[in-house]
Amino acid sequence: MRLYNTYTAQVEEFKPIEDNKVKMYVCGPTVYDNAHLGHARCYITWDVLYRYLKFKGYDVTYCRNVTDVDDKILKKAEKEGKTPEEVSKYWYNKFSESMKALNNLKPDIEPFATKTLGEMISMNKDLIEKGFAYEADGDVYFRVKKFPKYGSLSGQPIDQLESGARIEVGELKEDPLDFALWKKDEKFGYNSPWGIGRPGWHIECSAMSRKFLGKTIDIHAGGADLIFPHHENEIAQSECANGCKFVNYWLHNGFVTINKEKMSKSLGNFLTIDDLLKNYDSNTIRFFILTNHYRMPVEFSDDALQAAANGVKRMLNAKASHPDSTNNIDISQYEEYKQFEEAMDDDLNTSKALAVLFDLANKANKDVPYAYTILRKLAETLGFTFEKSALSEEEIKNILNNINAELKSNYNSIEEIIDQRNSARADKNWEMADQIRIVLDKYGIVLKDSKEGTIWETKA
RNA sequence: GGCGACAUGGCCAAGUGGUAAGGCAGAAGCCUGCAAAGCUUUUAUCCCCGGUUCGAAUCCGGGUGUCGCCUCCA
Repeated sequence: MRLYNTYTAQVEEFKPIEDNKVKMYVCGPTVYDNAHLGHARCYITWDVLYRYLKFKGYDVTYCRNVTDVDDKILKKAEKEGKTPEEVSKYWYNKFSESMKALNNLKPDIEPFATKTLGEMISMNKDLIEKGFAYEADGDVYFRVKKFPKYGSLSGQPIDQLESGARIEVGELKEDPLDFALWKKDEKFGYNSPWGIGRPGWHIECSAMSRKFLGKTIDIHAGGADLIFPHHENEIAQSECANGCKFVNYWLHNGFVTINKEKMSKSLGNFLTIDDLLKNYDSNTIRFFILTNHYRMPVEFSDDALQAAANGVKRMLNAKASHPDSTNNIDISQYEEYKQFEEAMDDDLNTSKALAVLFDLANKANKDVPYAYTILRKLAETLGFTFEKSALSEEEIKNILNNINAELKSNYNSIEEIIDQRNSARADKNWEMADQIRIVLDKYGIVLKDSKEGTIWETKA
């Protein structure tokens, strides 16, 4: 398969270090607030990569960190009169719920920064010993000028970076380009050879990646806004500390925009995943994300989400074939399966892959026997779920109460209503049959008549 | 100012040299008591200008427009 590598700025054939094994690291969230649609895009994108690599037969180790030591967390803790641990734990749980609701698989490893401090400290010590870093009054900084390749990932000439860099008040850098590996913090800090302090953000990922995946890994992914300075700094730290290549493939996803602007916390123009899930299901959000190539911007709008909802409905409504007829087929031999694989192998061309799924849905509806089996397998590879959330007894009871109130009736089940309506239809009492259907529809129950009988389903 | 991305039908979006996938929306037909779902049919010459080529949405040059990174950010 081929993937676009930000480092070389081209699409490359993917070859893992070890045959059949893939070590992938994704920069995870800083847990201090609700995740928004931008985060959803990022983690859905890499979830699809993870699923697809497994689909291809790779033994994948997927590591996604949790940044639980950060200024924003401390700020929030102080404001709310809580400990930083309480804040980060609360938001980590919220984040996990959102990921689950989006049907993202859990990474194999989810390390916490605060639980990996030892690795960070030892990495900083290495860097100081080798002359790539220096201590200054309880802070530790990285000497950017000692790493000639600095700027390679982002394609920035070093002199340009220099002109933009500046030293903040209270910082003791030798050079404006230098960045912090460790920051003195006597209030919330941890013990270290340099006194009480906190790790810099960049060293966290370098350390966690090394500890859990090794010095050189196959894939490192994240949002495109992390290219500079975060990933640039990670490369500098890791390669200087380890003396070897850090990452073979750098992958970055594009942003979600709203009114043509990047959706972000600082601009305040974001929609939280929680809020979105009130109106759209996870399949819809995933479809919306996957209709675009992962490196392109995606413009959010309710119209776009509604279109996605309609599209996904069509795909998942495909007529299921009789299981017996397809139990033992080798689906990988079918043309559509190969087309899907070809599309996904081409730098995750998900919109092309979706076109294959629509083709299969159409065939399934025309009773092509293998189509549904393949459709389902491939759609699930992209993380779509065919299981409809069944209504709880409580919900059905509520719906029945509403319907009975409106019809002045006394039905005990939806099936009973359908029977009643079908008797009316048999008597050609269309008025009554239609009234029942309209009232059911009003409370979210859609009826479908066919020669085989009448079935009901929920609207969403 | 530096670096980079994008510009395809009403909307979204594939396609990177050989006469434009797919989805949504719209229209017509079939099916249906009527619907819903489904099936069939149906709507483009690809921002502008110039060049290369037998041939370009696709390559090159020049415009115009939009966006991103260069500061925390998925």
